[in-house]
Amino acid sequence: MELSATGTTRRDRQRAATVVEIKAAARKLLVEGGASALGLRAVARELGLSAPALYRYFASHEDLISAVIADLYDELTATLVALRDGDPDADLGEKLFLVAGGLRDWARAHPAEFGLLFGAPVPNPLAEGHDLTPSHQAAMRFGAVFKDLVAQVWHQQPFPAPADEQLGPELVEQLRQKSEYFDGMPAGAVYLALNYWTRLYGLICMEVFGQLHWALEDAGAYFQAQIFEIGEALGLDCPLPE
Amino acid sequence: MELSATGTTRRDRQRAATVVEIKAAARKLLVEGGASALGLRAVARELGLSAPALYRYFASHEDLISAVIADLYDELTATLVALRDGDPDADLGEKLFLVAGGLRDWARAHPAEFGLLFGAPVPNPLAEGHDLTPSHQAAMRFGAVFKDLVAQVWHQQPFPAPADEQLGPELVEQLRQKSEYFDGMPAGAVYLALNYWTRLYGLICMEVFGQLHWALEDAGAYFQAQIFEIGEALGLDCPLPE
DNA sequence: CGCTTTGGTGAACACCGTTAACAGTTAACG
DNA sequence: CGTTAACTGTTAACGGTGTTCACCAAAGCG
Repeated sequence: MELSATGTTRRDRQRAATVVEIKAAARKLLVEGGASALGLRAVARELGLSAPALYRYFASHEDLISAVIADLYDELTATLVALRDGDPDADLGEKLFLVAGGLRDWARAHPAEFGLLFGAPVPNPLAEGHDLTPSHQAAMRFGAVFKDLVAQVWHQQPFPAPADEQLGPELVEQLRQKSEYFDGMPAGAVYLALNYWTRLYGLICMEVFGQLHWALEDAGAYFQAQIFEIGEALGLDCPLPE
Repeated sequence: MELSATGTTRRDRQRAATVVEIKAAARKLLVEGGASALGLRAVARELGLSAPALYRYFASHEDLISAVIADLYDELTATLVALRDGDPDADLGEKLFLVAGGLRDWARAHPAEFGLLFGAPVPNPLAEGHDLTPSHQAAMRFGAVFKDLVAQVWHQQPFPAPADEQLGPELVEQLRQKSEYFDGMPAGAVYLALNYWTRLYGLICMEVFGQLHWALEDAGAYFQAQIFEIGEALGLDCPLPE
């Protein structure tokens, strides 16, 4: 088994190229026709292949979609990281606002992709090897962008967090288990970090899924106000709108 | 064309009964096998009919699902109304907590149904006759349960709402358009009502869709803390946990 | 009674995900 | 080098889906 300088044979490289071709075609169909257009046969048709040929690269239709999801997570993560590191003069608070707004912008620009990532229920989150799934790991890398930023904000200038007595022992117990993951933040601070994420998620989901149209035709101003409100809870100074 | 005492012919009554049967079968399949089990042929098989027979009652598979969604909204609304009116001694704040918790309980007990109602993007919310859709009207009746409660809380004891200057003119303009729907509440109060709903929605969606498992294995305590926090913003006195 | 409407059927179409059997190309190995 | 195995693609087929069509029996109604 002779290996080239890159450690891969020629076939391996061609195979990898085909894999990215397949995922690109799937991505194109997803953008153009929504999640329902992501058929296995449609993907094959897109690149002039027969449907069974795709089974040489993905074990099933679900596996293909899962791979696309992982790629989308990584792409979204890269977008947010670029936003976070784009302005070297921005302080942590500004970075947090940039990233939150960037997530909303991405979701609005790619509603089908966003729905694929966050809209559908996670299949079986308590299966055995679920943590090893590529899409799950990509999701964790994505979430870490927010987690890291909030943790940095905390370690730079601890924000006033609710006391353990206000949260109740049961909740404090669960939050404390995540203290290590949150770089040693106490329960109250982890609570606020979770609060940041759940509210951000809820806002964007409602807007992208059209669940807010009855109340607001343009949710942008409401989103800004909410993000500022959440930021204040993290001790960030938020400019008043206008 | 002779009409019976009820204003319907015998055929009409039998037809209506069949419609109910169809939706009941669809509901059963939904509960047992999730949203993907809601096949048109599967429903027909469930009641010993041929697939084309269903087209005498629903114009398409999508129409059938839409009818099921409307029924689910009504069922959920009835559950919440029963909770709201169940305890005659409960004040408005307690009713609000009961209804919020009832929504979470229903979502956890019927995850497939909840996903059908709130998980998938609303198809085309800006189509012409979309507001006349039965499922949309049922969704509005559902939302009105929360809207009415918050409005009653406001009119009984106005809670401290953010001033217009804090929200910005653009947002205030949009909120004021909904003032009439919210029984004359000012922009700041409508903002808090929206805040209540978006946070409640986000919390339950994340929990039911398994998007919170990485942080909390049992989101109950976190939900309670959040609901109390939101209730405080509405001037309700919330008992500390434990 | 005759006629129309209604509710059902089976056949068929086009699509889907998936598997099996097969053929051509390419890499690996004695 | 030749042989052999692995890889990559094909077509055919199975069972499934939503949907349409032509047809038929029964119910309702003048």
